[in-house]
Amino acid sequence: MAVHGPAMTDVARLAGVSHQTVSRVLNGHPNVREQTRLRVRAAIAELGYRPNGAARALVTGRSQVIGVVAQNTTLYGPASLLAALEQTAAEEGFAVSVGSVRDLDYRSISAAVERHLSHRVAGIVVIAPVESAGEALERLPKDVPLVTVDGDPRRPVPLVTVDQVAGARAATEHLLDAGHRTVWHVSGPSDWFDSVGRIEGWREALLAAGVDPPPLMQGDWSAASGYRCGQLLARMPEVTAVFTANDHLALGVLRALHEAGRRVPDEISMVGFDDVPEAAYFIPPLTTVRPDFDAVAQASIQLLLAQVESGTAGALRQTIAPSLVSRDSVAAPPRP
Amino acid sequence: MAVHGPAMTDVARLAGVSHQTVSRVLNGHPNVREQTRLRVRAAIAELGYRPNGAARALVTGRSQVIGVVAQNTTLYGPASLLAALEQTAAEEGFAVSVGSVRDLDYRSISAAVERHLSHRVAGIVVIAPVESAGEALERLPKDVPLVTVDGDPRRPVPLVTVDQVAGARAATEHLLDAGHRTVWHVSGPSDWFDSVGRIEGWREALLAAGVDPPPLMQGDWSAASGYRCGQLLARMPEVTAVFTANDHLALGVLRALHEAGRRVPDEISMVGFDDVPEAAYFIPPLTTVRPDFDAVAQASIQLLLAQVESGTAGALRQTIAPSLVSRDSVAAPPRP
DNA sequence: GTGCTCTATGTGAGCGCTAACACTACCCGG
DNA sequence: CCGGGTAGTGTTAGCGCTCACATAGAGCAC
Repeated sequence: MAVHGPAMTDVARLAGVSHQTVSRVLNGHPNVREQTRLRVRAAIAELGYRPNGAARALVTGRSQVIGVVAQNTTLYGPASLLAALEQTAAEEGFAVSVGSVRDLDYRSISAAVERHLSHRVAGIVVIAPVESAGEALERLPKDVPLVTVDGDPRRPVPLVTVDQVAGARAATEHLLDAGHRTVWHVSGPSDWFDSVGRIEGWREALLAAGVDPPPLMQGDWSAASGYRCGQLLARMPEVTAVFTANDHLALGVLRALHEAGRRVPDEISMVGFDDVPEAAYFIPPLTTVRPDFDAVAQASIQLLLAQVESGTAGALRQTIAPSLVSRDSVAAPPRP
Repeated sequence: MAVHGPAMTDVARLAGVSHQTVSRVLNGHPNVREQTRLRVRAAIAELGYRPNGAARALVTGRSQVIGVVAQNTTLYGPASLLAALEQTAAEEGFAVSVGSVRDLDYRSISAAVERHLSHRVAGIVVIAPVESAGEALERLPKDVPLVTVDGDPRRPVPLVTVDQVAGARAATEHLLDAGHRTVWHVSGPSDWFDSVGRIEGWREALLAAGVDPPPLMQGDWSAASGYRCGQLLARMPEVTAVFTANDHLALGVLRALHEAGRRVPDEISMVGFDDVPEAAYFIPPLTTVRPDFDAVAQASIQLLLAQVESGTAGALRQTIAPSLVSRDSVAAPPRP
């Protein structure tokens, strides 16, 4: 066990060349004769040689690994994003090391970043959806390529985000277009940028339509909190349209409305956000806003690798537009 | 950018000792004078020194990283497991590198394992819930600590699994205990061990109660497939109890029954599997079986580290019992 | 044939660390 | 007062690789 495999010199010996030539073949350098290249490849295959990433990382100062710092990777959004990041990174030849973290405060983020740095990762992606994370990021070492996802739009850090405002605006407009006088909103926690953006988009759409936004109902992303808000909404006969900040909130609201005997979409229309795979099988199937996690991941990795290669800490940002997925939870409001 | 931080010799110089003494302090060796230890720690703090994991990995032959190979990390089960693994590994001072993989065939798994090995991970956890993965695992290099999760119970590889059979048996018995004559089952894909185990537990419970199992309905974990099965079930008046292989299947069945006007639990009782966070907010709240992902993760890491330390490839296995979470989707069958 | 460029390959150093061993005090028993 | 432990520390080698440079040979112009 743990028998060390062959090293570059073993390959070199077998191929009858120097270790440097093997290195050149491995790294795709030019100026290696085709015949030599083939001999080296054959030797590599014969010995089952595997380059030692640690040695390479030691001498180059960085490994082919991207560190990701994330909080709650069990939630649908973060989990999808993480998977997409991993996929994209793999396509670029990078592995992904996850450092999940209980809280997104300075200490936790900093510790996770430290762990990544001590492994000499090539760059770090921080999924930083809350206020406290933003502060933490400004105090981090500046000398490492870093990209934030879903972070604070106001901070001068390379950032990739879903356009929450546009998504929420689309959702709200969709409900207004169906004929509703106004749209209620069940939001996520107020320290999440996602929440803030979705609230903003909802408000904007209402104001643009000349409607005064009704009071905000705040949840915490969970179906449980959606249920509690839903119980309140069910008691208010004037409510005919609800936009929830995610699909799980919608599920909770849906159940509360169901229990109260208020039918969706006949009496109340609903739109969610996230397009979780089950949303099409809610009762009724939920109209929702779908963020493109693959696009987010691709933009993030691209921004990160640009920094790695250029050696400059750019402060670019990129915004990914979400799309509305129309199902059966929206209808015209009932006649009074 | 990428300015190399201080190295061990810098710390040594500042503390007025040799680099080796610094190494000893870092690795908690005995035989370092308390006063020296403090001087070294002070120097480390002053310089902001961070040990270089790559250099350590190079000389020791392994890094403080655990590789995880997984397929569909967007599904609730795998995502939870991954998060739990990461958490547990972090507590033991290990980082987790994810290598997700499109298919669980030999080529894909082998490639992911290779990638991990070239980074000299300390060990590998493979989440291998399907048949094809099992075959792949037997052809892998034997000289690296490896643990499978949710893998093939018949293969001689260290394995940690949720006790699918017991969980399914509990679910089925719960329905029988409520007075149902028989229990129908909507399963997952037949090449998943999870599915197979859940089918087996369901069958066992029925046979033990002297009931002939009704025909199996096979889904693919998705709410969509649950919906299709649900439409069939709704048309059969003799169906009064359904056990689905996961909660999302249950969601689909629930909607099909709802559309057909068959009430749950009044006419039909249901039990799911997984206890996704939203299950409590289905209509009605779903009784389900909860696997303990934390326990699985802990057992896996423990088994893995035992191999790392002992240097032997043990073939232990560990089974984690799930628990039934009772909600409102089960009732006595209707009087005929 | 001399001097040049260009390609293909080899040589040596060193990345930052740990392991093995060497060394220096100092204490102890006889 | 000397042999022999035992704490505390230093010295050296080398893990497997890449980088910078050295070298060798081929091709070509004059």
